[in-house]
This record gives sequence, C-alpha cells and structure tokens, in this order.
Amino acid sequence: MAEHPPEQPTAPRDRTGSRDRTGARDWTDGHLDRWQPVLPGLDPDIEASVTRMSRLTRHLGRVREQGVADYGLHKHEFDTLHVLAGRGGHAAPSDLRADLNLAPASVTGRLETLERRGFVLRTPSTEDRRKVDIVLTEAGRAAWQEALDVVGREERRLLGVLSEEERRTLADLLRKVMLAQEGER
Amino acid sequence: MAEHPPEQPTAPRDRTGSRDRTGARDWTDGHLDRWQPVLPGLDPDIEASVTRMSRLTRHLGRVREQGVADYGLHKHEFDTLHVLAGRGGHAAPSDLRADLNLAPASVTGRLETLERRGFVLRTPSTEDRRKVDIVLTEAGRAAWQEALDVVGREERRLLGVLSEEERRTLADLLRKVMLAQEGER
DNA sequence: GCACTGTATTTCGCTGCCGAAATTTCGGCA
DNA sequence: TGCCGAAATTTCGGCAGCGAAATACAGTGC
Repeated sequence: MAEHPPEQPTAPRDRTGSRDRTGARDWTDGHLDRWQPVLPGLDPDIEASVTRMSRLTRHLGRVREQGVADYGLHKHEFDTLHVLAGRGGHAAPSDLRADLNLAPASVTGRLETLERRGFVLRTPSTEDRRKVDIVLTEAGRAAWQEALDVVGREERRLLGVLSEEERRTLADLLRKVMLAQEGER
Repeated sequence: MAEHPPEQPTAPRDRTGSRDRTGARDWTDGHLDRWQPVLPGLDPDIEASVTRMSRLTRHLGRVREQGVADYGLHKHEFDTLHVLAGRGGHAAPSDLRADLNLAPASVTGRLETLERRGFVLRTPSTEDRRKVDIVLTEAGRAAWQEALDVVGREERRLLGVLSEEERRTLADLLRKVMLAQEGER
C-alpha cells in the first residue's frame, strides 16, 4: 500500500530512524521498518498515517465497548441509541441504516434486541405503511445519557496530548483528505 | 463518539472555523453542526479528527475489500497474507494476533481457511512445541502480490492531495497521539 | 524429578453482520 | 382501475469475530 514512485523531496528523513523530537517511536515506526526491505518505494508518511488512523480507530472502538459496558450497553447498542437521540428520538430503520453505515438486515437485528430491552419502540408508520417508526423510550434515553460521558473521555485523553493548534491542524489536514474522498463518486 | 449520524446534506449552518481556506466543508463539518446543539461542550477539533479517521479507515477498508476481491481474496485474507509477507513469509500465530489486533481464536479461524486454500502451511514448531510455524506458500505469495497494487492505489490517491510536508506533519501528529495510547495502560 | 506459574494455540458456544431473496406497500401511468 | 417498477423492511443461511475454557508445553524453584 502506498508505494510512491519518484520523490526526492526536501525532507530527507532517514527512514530507519523516523521518530519525533524526543526520539520516541511508536508501534507503527517499527512496523514500517520491517516493511522497508520488502516493499521499498513505499511512501512512509502515507503508510504511517493510514496505519495509525486504523489502529487508533480500533482502539477507540474497544474502549467504547468496554467503558459503555459499565452501563449495561454494548458499543453497537450505544451507537444506535446515539444516532436515534441525535435525530430527536425517532427515526425510520432506513435512517439508521444510512447513519450507521449498516446493511438493512443488521438494523433489524439491532432494533430487535433494543426493543427487547425496552429502549426503543417499533410501531408501523401510519403515513407510509412500508415504514416503521422507531421511538426512543425514556429508558433508552436514560441509558444513552448515562453512558455518554464515558465515551468521550478516552478521545479527550489521547487527542489532549496535542496542543490546541496541533489539534486544529490535524482536523484541517484530515478534512482535506476527506474532501478528496467524498468528492469522488 | 464519532462515526454516525445524519447523512442528508444539511442546511449550511455556519460555524466559524469549520471550513478550510477554500471554504469547503466535508461531511464531518455538517455532522458536528447537527450535534452542537445537542451536546455543547464537545471539542470540535477532537470530535472532527476522530470522526474523520473513523470514516476514512472504513472507506479504505471497503475499497480494499472490493478491489482485492478481483483476485479471489477477502479483505481479511489479504490482510493476513500481507502481515505474513511482511514478516518474511513465516511467523507464529501470536505474531499475527498482535499485528492484526485480533483475538487468538480469530487467528486460528483465519489460518484454517488460508490453509484450506493452500496459501499457508501450518507445521508444529521444532524449537518450542507450543508454537506453530506459519509459512507463506508460493501460491499465497502470488495471490498477495497480485492484489497488492490495488490496495495502495486508493491510499495514494487520497493522501496524495496533501503536500509532502503536510503528509509528514500528519504522520507526526498521529505518532504523538499513538504514543499516548501505547504508553500508559 | 515434581509442583507451579506462565505462554501458545485450539475448541466451543454465542452474537452480530452481511448478501440475497421474499413480502408488503407506494407511486406513476395506461 | 389494473399493472409495474421502486422502496422499506424482514427473513434466511452462512461466516467471522469474540470470550472463556481447555490443552499442551516451557521455565523456574525446590
């Protein structure tokens, strides 16, 4: 991934030694060192960024799963309630499908268990009888709010090591990338 | 949080600072606008970064799944072969477990199918009989190499919108974050 | 030697997700 | 009104991942 042809730019950074100013190296640096011989011509910065994003995302997912469990929820349950709450407490399955980026069948499954736990209500829509109205119950909203704080804590802890300006820079760089992704299709 | 909500193009609400120099806004900017009223006190840059990383990671995952399929592989199969190749063609299951960030049981499952397809060999280790040697076969290496190029193309396309220096900045910022994650526990 | 603790890997049972097909309803159009 | 393609949702079959327990072996202290 991320092989990069010719490029002999201004920043001659010796590979086997990518590290930050304090000399610290993270898992990804070692990972790239191992790959260098196998796939030379790989852009280290692209590869490093992609790898780190992937690992960070997975880590945050795990933490969420774990932290939210204290409130008797699973990550996916929480996420579903979260989206539902974000839509004012009611939505159609197809809305959730889009927001959560899931297959239709998966939505049905999630609603199934949430309904059993009394966190949502499922009633056939009156206006369009193909549809179903999903409503967040009081119990559902309560569970969501309780778990809410735990969820953001790890994000703040990790991203908090950056200065305010660094965070802004990071967010901006990522926007630029996402615009390239969203602009395709 | 990060990774959800409303997908509909929303009414352009103006939040100063949530756009790049050209004024372009990505999906995440809209996402944050929608949540701002519901959850004030949320750091926009943290939330934005986390959300973008999550979405980008998932996007790349999809592309990989889809592109690699042309070569008769699944994403997870490719990833496994990839790690294996990166370690010179042989490793222990526990190595894969670490590199792939999987539960031990999942590694067994993956090796099972890879072995059935003739892409890896599993032989009991001679030096430490608790261990198993996983070896990449010729067929496995061939499949990996064929699919390899497809995989990196999208990464290069997306991250390529950043300048050389921006990419390096991005990688450095992310290292800083990862060091925070990998450190303490 | 022997018990004990720790590590590597597999097995088992369960859950969630997905793709595809089926079902019901909607909206347009003849 | 009657037909037809599209849309919303569910059902079905299958697969991958996980946690926990089981198995087998290694290394250490006695």
